[in-house]
Amino acid sequence: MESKEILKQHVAKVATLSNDEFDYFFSHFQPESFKKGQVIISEGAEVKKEYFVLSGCLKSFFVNDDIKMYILQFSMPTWWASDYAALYSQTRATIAIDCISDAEVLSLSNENREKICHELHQAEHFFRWRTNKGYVASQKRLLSFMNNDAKTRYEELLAQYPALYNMVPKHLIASYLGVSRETLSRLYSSSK
Amino acid sequence: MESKEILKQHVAKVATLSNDEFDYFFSHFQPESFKKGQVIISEGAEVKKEYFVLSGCLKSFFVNDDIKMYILQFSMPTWWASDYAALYSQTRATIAIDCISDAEVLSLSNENREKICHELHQAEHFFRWRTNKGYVASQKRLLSFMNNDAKTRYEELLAQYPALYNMVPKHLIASYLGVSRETLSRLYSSSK
DNA sequence: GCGTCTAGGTGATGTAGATCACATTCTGAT
DNA sequence: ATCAGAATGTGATCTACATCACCTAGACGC
Repeated sequence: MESKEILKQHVAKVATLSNDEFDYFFSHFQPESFKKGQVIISEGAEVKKEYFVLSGCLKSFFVNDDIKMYILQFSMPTWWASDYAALYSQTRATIAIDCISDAEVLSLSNENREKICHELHQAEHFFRWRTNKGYVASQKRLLSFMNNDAKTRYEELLAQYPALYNMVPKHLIASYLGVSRETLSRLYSSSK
Repeated sequence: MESKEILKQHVAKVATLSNDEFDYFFSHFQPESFKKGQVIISEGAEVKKEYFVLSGCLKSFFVNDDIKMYILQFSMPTWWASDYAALYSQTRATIAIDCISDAEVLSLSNENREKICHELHQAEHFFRWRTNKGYVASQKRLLSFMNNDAKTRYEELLAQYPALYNMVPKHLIASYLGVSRETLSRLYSSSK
């Protein structure tokens, strides 16, 4: 399916746009391709865009002073990714994004998002919905972190994204779960 | 300051509404008062509204099968609270909300929110902004959970909300930090 | 006044998971 | 084909924090 059609179906789930309106909406996006390992947003950089994933897989992550990495999100097709804190408040990136595999995305600049949100009520509606979904997911993950041990979180993740297990190196899964790669290794040798 | 004025100033920070428009916006809210300890949303209940805090302090929390409580958010004046997962998808509450102190709030039903978002583009804009802010805060908290130990999180919390220390019982602060009350007690006997 | 209840402090002990150390693939570049 | 560097597994130790047990000080009713 063509990239325009993918985005169209994604948006149509919550917003009502005529074909002309969608064409206009779509004209604010820009297709971009990245190679496996390529960095899209690096820590400390200016953040100007957000990204809608068409194919491949991105990761959003934070690296602390001890060079330990924590993954906030794996972004699969039809997911969005950016450092939203930096993007909205025009500060430097604290969260980095790069490509786990080759990836096709549609990028949308901060100005263009605000422009189409201003011009099209339904665009604003769509982005409210999308952000709300992210908010709810983030809260759920926070709760899981507080409530569950590593093994439970691991099983939760596999139940939700069975594809990740084969697609993503194990040490990245560990970084997402917030455990060391050694602990993760012991977890699934014990559970299967 | 009158409740209407509090909300007006809060909304005006991001949305441009004429006086008439704001009056209309405001007419969808309902003032409510609660006593200390009173439950606003209980687990398993239907969630029909969200709440804008005018005075006092609410807590949003989750209780697991072992009766352990985890606090997601303390809601101070001009903050919003609800179980947004349940509110948006019309499912039963998994997150409960009650009052740490006597509280005055403005409640907004799910239907009324969607109604004014539909009728007033600027209302939609406001709620997009507010949800984005919550999303960013939630991500930040998630990162802090993954990256920092209990003591660091405790100091972070005090730095951000010095008022909480005297306003809120210590065991609730422990539930927010995700540590046992015993550990919290040892933390601040060691740090001050 | 007295009893009961909740908040809070503190010691002793148990445990999930981190860290360190080293071995074993696997992958990619030359 | 060869070599270097990633990715992974596994044992030994260490540590932050939970849990349990008990104690004290206020708060609130009767």
